[in-house]
Amino acid sequence: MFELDVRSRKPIYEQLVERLKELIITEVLTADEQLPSVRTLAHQLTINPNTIQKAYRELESQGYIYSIKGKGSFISPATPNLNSEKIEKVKNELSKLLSEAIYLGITKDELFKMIQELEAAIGGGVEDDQNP
Amino acid sequence: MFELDVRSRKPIYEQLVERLKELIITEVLTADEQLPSVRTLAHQLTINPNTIQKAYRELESQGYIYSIKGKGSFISPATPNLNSEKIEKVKNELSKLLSEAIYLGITKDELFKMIQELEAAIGGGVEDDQNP
Amino acid sequence: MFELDVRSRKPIYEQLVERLKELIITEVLTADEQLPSVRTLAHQLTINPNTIQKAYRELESQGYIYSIKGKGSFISPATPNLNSEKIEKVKNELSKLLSEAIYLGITKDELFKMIQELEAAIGGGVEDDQNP
Amino acid sequence: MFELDVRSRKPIYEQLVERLKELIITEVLTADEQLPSVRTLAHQLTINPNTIQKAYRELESQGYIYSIKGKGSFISPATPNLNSEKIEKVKNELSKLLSEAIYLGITKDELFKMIQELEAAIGGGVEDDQNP
DNA sequence: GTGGTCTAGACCACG
DNA sequence: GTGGTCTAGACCACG
Repeated sequence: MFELDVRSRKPIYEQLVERLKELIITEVLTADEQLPSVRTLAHQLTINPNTIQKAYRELESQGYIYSIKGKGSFISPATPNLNSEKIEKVKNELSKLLSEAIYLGITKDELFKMIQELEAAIGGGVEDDQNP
Repeated sequence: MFELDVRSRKPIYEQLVERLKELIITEVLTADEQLPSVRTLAHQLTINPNTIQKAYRELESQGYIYSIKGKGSFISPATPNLNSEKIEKVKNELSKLLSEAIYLGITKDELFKMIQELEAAIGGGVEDDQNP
Repeated sequence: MFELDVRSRKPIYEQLVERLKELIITEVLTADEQLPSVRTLAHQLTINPNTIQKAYRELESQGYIYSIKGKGSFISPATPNLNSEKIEKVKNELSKLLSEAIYLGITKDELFKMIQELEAAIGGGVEDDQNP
Repeated sequence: MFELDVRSRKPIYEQLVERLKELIITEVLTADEQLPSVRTLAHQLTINPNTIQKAYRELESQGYIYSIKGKGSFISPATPNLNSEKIEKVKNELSKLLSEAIYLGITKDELFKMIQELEAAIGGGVEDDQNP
């Protein structure tokens, strides 16, 4: 479930954050579901608990999970509360990456198809249309 | 031309790489054009020459520029080698970022529009169509 | 009456303390009124009795309620003992928070208005004036 | 300059965050001024560097300082960029604390005076009036 | 020299 | 049992 590459340039905690975001976005993990405890996951991945905690804290500050002292860590309900700052940041990153993709010869059609498929897989957090 | 943000969390050499990619993608810098020398640019930006060199090396390994010993660094012609490995990597990153965008409520239509606009601005390195 | 947020970072006993203080300050709960017993409230809120007890103990030490062994817990009369130590502590906290508010751009006028409204809502535990 | 109470219930890193905020708000530390390095401050206060780093990171995420890898940590310029979420949070805390103050018998006049003095000391981040 | 990541491990607060 | 704080100390990336 969590494939970590300890040799990667990418810090372990960032890899964890990415992977967990992915599982949340694709609704493999759903609202209020409990995550493995810091210690349990640390043991499973043979990683230091502090590193797990760092990942959980980052996810919490990004609004993807919430942690309760003495109880555990849980998936946050999907937030249609438009964090406009965060949206701007993602749009900005997208702009750069899409430009590079187009430059590398990935066609508009391929990109459109990619979006269609991703949206289908995710289920679309917010509907484009009123009548489903 | 190179606006670096010394306050940014992003390392300076990464900012340089990004900025140069942008100038190449938007064809402000064109094929076989010579880049300023490491020392010249370092002096202009009042930045350590090692930092410039690191950025140039990164751009070279990504196929955006090439260096000739004793002559200097130059912009590579577009879609240097249809590096399929690189394309896979960018698609992979795009997949993650697009998923997050959709999750945050950015609509399919907004994404389509974004792509249209970027393609128009870039002029499309490679045509969508078979007959050029 | 007691809306607890189990997802909050704030411990449940602290939420209880805050909420009870609020009810006392706004005179929803009045002097010498009896509070629900630890067990009753624990059952109502489906919370561990130890948590309720901890909240009651904290309120007692802050002078907001008093307990009689074998009888129960009761609301203390207003301005229990003009505890100057407590007043100093609150002033100290206020000083920090007001400074931050001003720094963040909240205007003096907004703050004045806030105080006016709060005082009106509370009814002013103690009069501004010397002659009651 | 930094008086820490290691026996306090308040974590050391939070005490540090508070103290540094105070120094920034009162403009003892000014924009782009460099903070002591993590190691230097750790040594001065005989505290573990990780604890200092935790405090610095918290201040960074709150927008009070910025850190550059390899360079150091610096005071952020005052941000009239209304972080509305943060403002709401501070207003909310203020509301509770002001209510308690009024309940404890601190008069409206005392509170007004407090605000006046604080604003004078700080210099008022944003002016109430157009003509200074 | 600077901040950032990570480990190993202790102790505390909450419930 | 859970997350949170803290120490001691190693090694890395940036410049």
